[in-house]
Amino acid sequence: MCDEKEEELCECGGRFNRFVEPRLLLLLIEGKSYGYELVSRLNEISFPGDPLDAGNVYRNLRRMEKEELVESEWAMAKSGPPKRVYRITIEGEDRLHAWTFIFKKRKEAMEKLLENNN
Amino acid sequence: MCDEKEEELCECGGRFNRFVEPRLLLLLIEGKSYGYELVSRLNEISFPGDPLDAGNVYRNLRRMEKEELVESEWAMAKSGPPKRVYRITIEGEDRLHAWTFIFKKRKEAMEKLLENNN
DNA sequence: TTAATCTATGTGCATTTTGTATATAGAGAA
DNA sequence: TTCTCTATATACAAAATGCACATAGATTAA
Repeated sequence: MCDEKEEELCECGGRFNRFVEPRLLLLLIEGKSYGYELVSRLNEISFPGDPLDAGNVYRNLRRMEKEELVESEWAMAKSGPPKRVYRITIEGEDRLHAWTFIFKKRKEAMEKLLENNN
Repeated sequence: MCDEKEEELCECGGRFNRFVEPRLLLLLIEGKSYGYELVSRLNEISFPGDPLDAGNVYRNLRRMEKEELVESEWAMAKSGPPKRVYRITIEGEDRLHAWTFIFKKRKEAMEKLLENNN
């Protein structure tokens, strides 16, 4: 008994981790990567108790490729199964800029209001 | 002819307006309000070509009340139909703080990376 | 050499969330 | 009486997500 694992849940009610797109773009602007690695990197910068689903990431990457935000090609590794390696496109960088702008505006609006209400 | 209305579309691919919750909390921390008014205020601070759906707002408000982020009561107006007036709860304020923290972290991470990649 | 594990990508299915349209209804204006 | 504005809400389809599972190459352990 007692597999008491202090579940630290994300305080935003699990309504943040769906933001897969900007977080993937954020990682991919650093350089090429592939699904499996992106999942673990995303979960590193995620919140405990609210991990990202791998399938969700894979599906988002395929969607983003359809929308031409990223491009992919297969890379045969020396060890292990082949990886589908993604890189961000110009359109993807533009999208990330749009996200940044939006996040910034929203954050400022929040801070401004919270200043007067705390 | 020529009802040429320059459709300025949201550049984040319409993937931002789903953030109904923090935006509603943001408005409600200013004071009580009701669905119909919140819709128009949200659309004022929204992006052209990417308006918020009224039904979505109403449904989010009902969900948020279930989660005890807001409370509501009917207000019979002198004119027009009755309004369901919402106010934010302590839990709602906590949730908004969580959102602010998260937005801030994400924005900073984005800015940091974009600094080095522009 | 077989089983188990790790890496890696992906799908199936049920649930949740969203978009679009529509229903309902009071009140005021034409 | 009809039209519009205010106001809330649902029906139904489409999209996104969560969870489980399938597939498969490569490595490690028994």
